[in-house]
Amino acid sequence: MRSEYIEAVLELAALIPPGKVLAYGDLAELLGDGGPRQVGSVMSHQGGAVAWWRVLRSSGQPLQGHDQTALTQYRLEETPLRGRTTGQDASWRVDMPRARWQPTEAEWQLIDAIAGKLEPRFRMVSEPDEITAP
DNA sequence: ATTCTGACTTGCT
DNA sequence: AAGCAAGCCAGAA
Repeated sequence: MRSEYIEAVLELAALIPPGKVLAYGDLAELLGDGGPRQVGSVMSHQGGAVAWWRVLRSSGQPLQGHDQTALTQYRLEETPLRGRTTGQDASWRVDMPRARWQPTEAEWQLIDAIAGKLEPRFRMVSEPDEITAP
């Protein structure tokens, strides 16, 4: 994984305001590079550097194994949730429609700046597509 | 080159 | 609500 990509993902994740979240796929889309799995990969290895609970599955389901920690954060940040967050039969998820971060005009510029650093990625202009053998 | 494995998504039962 | 198959993109073996 390119280090620039990792940095871009982390920088973008850092822009998500408290109480708001983005899906892995959202980040990939904003960056205009990579897919949900790439973002997920970065988060799994470098997620500790940012508010990882603000990046989750598009379904709003909390990260398996970290749901308690995440819930604590969501409560602190007053992130919109759905379902039961208490009791033994607790079953909840983030209310994506309401919690999804919708960048303002100004924030878009910051996002573009980050995404822009990714654009100048060079590609091999490989010519030898085929070597028609005799 | 080929196969396996993920902090993923979407669509269909 | 839950499970499943495909499609997806990269890295590792």
